[in-house]
Amino acid sequence: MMKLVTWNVNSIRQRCDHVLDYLAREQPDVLALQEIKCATDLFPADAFRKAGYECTAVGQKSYNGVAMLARQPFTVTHTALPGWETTPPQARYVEIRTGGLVVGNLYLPNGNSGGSAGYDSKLAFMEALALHARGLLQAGQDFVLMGDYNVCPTDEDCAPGALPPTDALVRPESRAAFRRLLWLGLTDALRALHPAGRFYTFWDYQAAAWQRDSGLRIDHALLSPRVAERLLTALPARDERGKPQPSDHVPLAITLADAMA
DNA sequence: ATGACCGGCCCGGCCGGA
Repeated sequence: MMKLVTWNVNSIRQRCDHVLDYLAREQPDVLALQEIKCATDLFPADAFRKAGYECTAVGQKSYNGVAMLARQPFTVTHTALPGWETTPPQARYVEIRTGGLVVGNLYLPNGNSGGSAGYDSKLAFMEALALHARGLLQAGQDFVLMGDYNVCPTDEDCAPGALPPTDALVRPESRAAFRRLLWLGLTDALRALHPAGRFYTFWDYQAAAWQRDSGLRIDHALLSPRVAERLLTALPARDERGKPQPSDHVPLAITLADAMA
């Protein structure tokens, strides 16, 4: 069995102990982190190495930043999303190969800041991601694309009144771009196992969102066809949000059966 | 009910987040 987890930690330096606790308790094979919010050399790799994980971080001062932790050796296949460039650069993608899988870790632009250019950049990221996924499919590669997509795919993924209909997370163009990923043949792991119901991964720090369960499902794991056949479980770790000094996102964990020989 | 928070930056409020 293989366990893969995605978690937007909203600063790894603030959340290092939470992550170490999670690793000790849940023993994931791969952990994809987003919003580490530090330069690469400030990523606390030593702490994770002591816990039995090799790391690679693609950092950036103050904003964004992604990192991968894995128990087995891995190779880094990309440190940026092919076909998506900005000036200055933004650390929003890292990809590794481990355990017979390519695992892409993404932090999609929110799309609410920077006016129409900011929103266009979000759509451009999604278009580049679709092209990249298509290439992996054509190469016959088994893969998982997991991370903070900053998209609520349907109304059921958004608590009533949590966002106005004009918000970049729920706009029709954002949802259409997410559906295009599914139309390539990718499987939304959570919905494959739980077709209906509330499975939020984010609750805003503001307006008592957690206490009111005013959440969003915006963190996702998309699976290539053969990987989807191996899917056993998919669930957000809701309890993380109730802990002291939590991230506003919780981990989303999936487990896969071993591949057929 | 985005009124209500949080983190980085580097000490004073502002930017970005979703």
